Amino acid sequence: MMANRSSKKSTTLNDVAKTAGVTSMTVSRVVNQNGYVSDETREKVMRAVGDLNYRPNRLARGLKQQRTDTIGLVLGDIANPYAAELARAIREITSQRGYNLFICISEHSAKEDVAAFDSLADHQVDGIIVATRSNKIGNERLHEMIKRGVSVVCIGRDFQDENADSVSADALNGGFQATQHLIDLGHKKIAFIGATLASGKNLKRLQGYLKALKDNALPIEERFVTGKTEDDDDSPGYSTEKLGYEAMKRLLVLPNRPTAVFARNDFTAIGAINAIKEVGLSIPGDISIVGFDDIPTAVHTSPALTTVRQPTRSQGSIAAEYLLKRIDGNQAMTREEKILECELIIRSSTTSPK
Amino acid sequence: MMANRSSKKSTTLNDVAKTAGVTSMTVSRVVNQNGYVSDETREKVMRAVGDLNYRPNRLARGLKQQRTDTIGLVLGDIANPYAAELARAIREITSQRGYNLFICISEHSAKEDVAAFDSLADHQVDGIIVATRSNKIGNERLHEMIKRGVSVVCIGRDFQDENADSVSADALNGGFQATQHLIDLGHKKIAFIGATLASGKNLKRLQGYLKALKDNALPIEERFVTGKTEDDDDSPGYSTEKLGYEAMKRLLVLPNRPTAVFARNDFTAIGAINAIKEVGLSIPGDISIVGFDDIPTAVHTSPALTTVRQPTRSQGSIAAEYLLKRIDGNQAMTREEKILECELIIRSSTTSPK
DNA sequence: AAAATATATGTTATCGTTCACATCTCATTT
DNA sequence: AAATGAGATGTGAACGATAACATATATTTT
Repeated sequence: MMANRSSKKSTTLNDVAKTAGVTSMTVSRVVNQNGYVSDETREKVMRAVGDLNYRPNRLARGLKQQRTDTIGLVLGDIANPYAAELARAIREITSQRGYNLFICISEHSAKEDVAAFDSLADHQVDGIIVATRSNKIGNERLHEMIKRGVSVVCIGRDFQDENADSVSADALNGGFQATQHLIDLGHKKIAFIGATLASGKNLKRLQGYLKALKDNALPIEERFVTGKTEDDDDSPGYSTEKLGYEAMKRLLVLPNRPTAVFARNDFTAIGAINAIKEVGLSIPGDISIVGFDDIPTAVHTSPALTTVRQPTRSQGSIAAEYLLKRIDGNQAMTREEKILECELIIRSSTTSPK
Repeated sequence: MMANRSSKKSTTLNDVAKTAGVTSMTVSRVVNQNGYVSDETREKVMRAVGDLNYRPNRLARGLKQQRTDTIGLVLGDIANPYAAELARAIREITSQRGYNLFICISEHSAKEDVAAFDSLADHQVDGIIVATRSNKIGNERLHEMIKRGVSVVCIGRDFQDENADSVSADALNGGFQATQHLIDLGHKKIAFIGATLASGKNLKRLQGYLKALKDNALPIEERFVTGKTEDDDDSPGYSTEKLGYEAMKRLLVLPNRPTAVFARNDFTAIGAINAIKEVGLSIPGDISIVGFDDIPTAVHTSPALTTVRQPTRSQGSIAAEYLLKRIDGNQAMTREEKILECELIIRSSTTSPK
């Protein structure tokens, strides 16, 4: 009977060595281009490598060398253009430096977050970049892994560890700017969509919103802060549009309803826009809307969405640089923490209240 | 001096064994839950595992077992919602069956395609799902890998191998439907954006367009088929919007210009829309537009985009099923080839010509 | 010409696990 | 009571590659 999995076992260094009439060590030298090998032998070996179609087994190499030249990236929602841009920026740097990049997705559930970490760490990646939202068990596992010696850099994640770097956008200030913009336009009744006062303790965007209200001596009304309760089981990407839609519906029936809305992200904002249009109100005439992220769609909504842009590309490349430095570093490193500024992009979804 | 890479070496089976006062083999039995172990010993071992924070090294395990319970996914442009949806569908199935999913990105360049294949194969993944556009050297490498025993399934890629399965959407018919729709509306001068007659030999969407013209006895005008020449170095995602914009600009200055346009994908279509609006023409009044893919943004363009939807989710899950069957299969398999139907989504960007 | 060095290759042990096999104990069968 | 076999653990080799060391020849230095 045949073997079940892969019928042909792959050719090994030894197979090549035998065909070339040398030792596996010599073949290894040829393949890795280090150590002394005579031109004649090299050629023989190369020919054998070609004939047998040899490819080195990275598991074996990794096991022996205690490094895999591979780094892992944990993304939440891959459908989010922000995540895509991040991945692209990171990959540019890592691949240029000879590292493979493996991406794991955890659709914003804490359990999958941990699963992704474990999967990557167990595969002995040289380092991990984490770009998922913070959660308790995930953070615990990260601390553990770091203690075991795994290099970790976080992007936009609320996570503190002496031995891990962090890169993020100043979402607090971003949220502040968005809200301040609405206040400057003359709005006094400004709602927040995407979290509740209780659930949003760690949501910087919400905190920025609250700070702006406070700084301008506007009252914080609990009924104006709406969204789902559970932070951990955030639904991914385009489905948050539904969330925004539903939240807006709730706001619309409120007595003395808000004249402006700041949504935690553009998907949510788009959902809100749809809800507003559905009841026949106009944007920004009746209600102004600000989003967050500046996804590509934001230009194409009608009206075009005023939103907050975070420097995605830089976050990715800086995180990658930090990680590589950490991996190559031969002395103890101190925690790096970089916070990048957000930028308010004013389009057509905001104006002064009537 | 300290070691450079990771200072602390991870705890191994042997470390655990020593602490628990047993052999590594016994620990292995406990960890993998197979073979006989007394309750007493199991508990001792478990405690040691917990105390030492032991995690199995998958490199070593993979090396010994000749399988890694990991499958690889090669994606072109990750920023494309289609790719994201595909990844999600695949992951759902693979993770549920106990496989890790590692994603590699190759931004549609043939060289990176090969690099991704190699990277995954060298890491001894149990199988690979390829969802990048077809290209010569990539296909050659795939054939090689399959010969070496790697399980491969392709999605929407023009690739023939007796020992690899294939899943795709019927883009030919999709392109046909899109064009037929325009013809049914009464259009006679219909352009195609996204490829040239010369470069699009393998582009099914274009072929469907041509077929529709032919079937309806409409002339094929070379000047109406425009796009970039080189297929291999396709620019990723949102930047194809620029391509659509530029192509449309070219079409607009043509004498006796087209009254309708079929764009190879929605990004291209959006670019075209912008170009048309810019010169003050109206859609669909002056020019009708059909896209392809039905990305989420398609609902939010103004006017909402008529487009062709491909069954992304099914493609992903079917591909995953095929691959797992291939991996687990213990006899020779015959090539599976599934072609799924596309669906025309009629929105507001198409109407009869004036 | 002897010593030192560079070049070219081979040998052995090891990375962390697990497979195949060997042992040993103790309860059950006949 | 001897034979049988399930339960519990250990031993040694192997997966494929490479680091460290050893050996051997060729070339240069003094």
